[in-house]
Amino acid sequence: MHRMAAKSLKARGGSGAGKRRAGAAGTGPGRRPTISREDLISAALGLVGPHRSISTLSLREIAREAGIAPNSFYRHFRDTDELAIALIDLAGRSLRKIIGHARHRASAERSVIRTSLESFMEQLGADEKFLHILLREGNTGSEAFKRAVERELRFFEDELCVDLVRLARANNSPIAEPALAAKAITRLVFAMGASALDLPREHHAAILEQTVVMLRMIVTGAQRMASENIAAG
Amino acid sequence: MHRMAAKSLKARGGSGAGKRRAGAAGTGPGRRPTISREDLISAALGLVGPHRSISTLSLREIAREAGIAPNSFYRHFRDTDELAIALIDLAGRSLRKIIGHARHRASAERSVIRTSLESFMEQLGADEKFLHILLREGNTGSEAFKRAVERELRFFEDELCVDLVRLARANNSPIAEPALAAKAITRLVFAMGASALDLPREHHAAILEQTVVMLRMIVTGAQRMASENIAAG
DNA sequence: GCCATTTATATACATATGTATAGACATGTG
DNA sequence: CACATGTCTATACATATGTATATAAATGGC
Repeated sequence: MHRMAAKSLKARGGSGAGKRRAGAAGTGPGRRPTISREDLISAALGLVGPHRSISTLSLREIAREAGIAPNSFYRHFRDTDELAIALIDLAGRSLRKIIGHARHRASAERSVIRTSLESFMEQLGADEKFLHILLREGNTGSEAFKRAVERELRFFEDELCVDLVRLARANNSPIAEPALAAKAITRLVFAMGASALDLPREHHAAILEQTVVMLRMIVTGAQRMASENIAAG
Repeated sequence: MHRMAAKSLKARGGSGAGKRRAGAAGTGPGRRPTISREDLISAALGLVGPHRSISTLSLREIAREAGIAPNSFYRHFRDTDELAIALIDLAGRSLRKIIGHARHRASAERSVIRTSLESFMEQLGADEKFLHILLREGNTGSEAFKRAVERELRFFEDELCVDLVRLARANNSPIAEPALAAKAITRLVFAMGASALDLPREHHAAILEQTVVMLRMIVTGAQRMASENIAAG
């Protein structure tokens, strides 16, 4: 992906790419595909790690890892950036599902937040590649890639904002600026998660507790600010 | 820097590198260096940007940018990772100086934090490359590189913690867990700064205000939690 | 000027990259 | 079976990379 960012800024129109996509599998004459987009994404996932950012993967090494000739790559993705963006989408979807389950399991006052955070940390410790990439690769890469990451963060902020508003109402304890509080929480959790990635597993529980305290500060502060606003208004 | 991370993990001992360093300039026979470490760092700075992470720069393109033959690079740095680490050190030092000045200029209650944040945002808007790199490149790269970035973050946390404790005492308004509050603030400011990088300059004032509100939540919450602890204790 | 030293360059090597073109292979349909 | 189609591979090309070796160039001391 060298110079890939500069390339991806030259818009070429997506029409040709759509037509050449390997999408007619199973519905007519022609060889069946032996490899899918998902196989290529898995190959890329097998290559990224703490010291290999997705933006440093070359098309040829992904193809090699997937067991295909380099030129076959183009039948599935326009370039490696497109694969990276597809991967971020998948990662966000996966994490959203996990956090969604955690939200359903929560029942007590602050437990939505705590159980979400616990699920998050579990995934972190489970060596869940999707989550690792989301946490690590948010700030570099092509414009489109960064937008994809930002979009995932926004999903979490929006969901958390809804939760905060609902909790405030349920407890008759309003909070100031729920959208900002949600944004602060989300960004902080992602930052703490990214730091935790480089620490041994034994430290994860401590990071979780630290993060819980931080989140409590934000929520408590937002509640206090709301009651000050009411008193002042 | 392809595979540079894997290379940097194979410790080779720094002794040889120290001996071969271009350090005897001006004190004996021998050609004078025509280029310095700082020139190479400046060349690298000229190449990084929103879509070119430092970890993607090759030795040859840095040398080209600096106007030297590739092999001369080795007289100044062992490899590109060593340059990257030196750059992070420089960036941290530069930012620490700027924030230090802001701290000296502050006089009122919360103004240490606000003026520091304003200085931070000014630097952001001034296209200060050092700051951009610190914000963007914290989570990928070699172990040594990530440690260098983490070290810079720690410096800011420690300074802010001192400020928070001092403010709490001056106002007779204790705060709970000042170290955690400082960590939350630092991580959040860096995350918000990184997001701001990809937005037009007109949005920076809005991001600053959002960040101020978030920081107020944390401080207010920490104060509330401290008074609750006192009440419970 | 000669010499030792230090720095920089040129050249070479092996290997890696993305992409284009031509051909091979696998599949379903008539 | 022949054919059209869709997918994959092999080969080629131009260019890029990091690093090794030999040589050139610049400098100060004698």
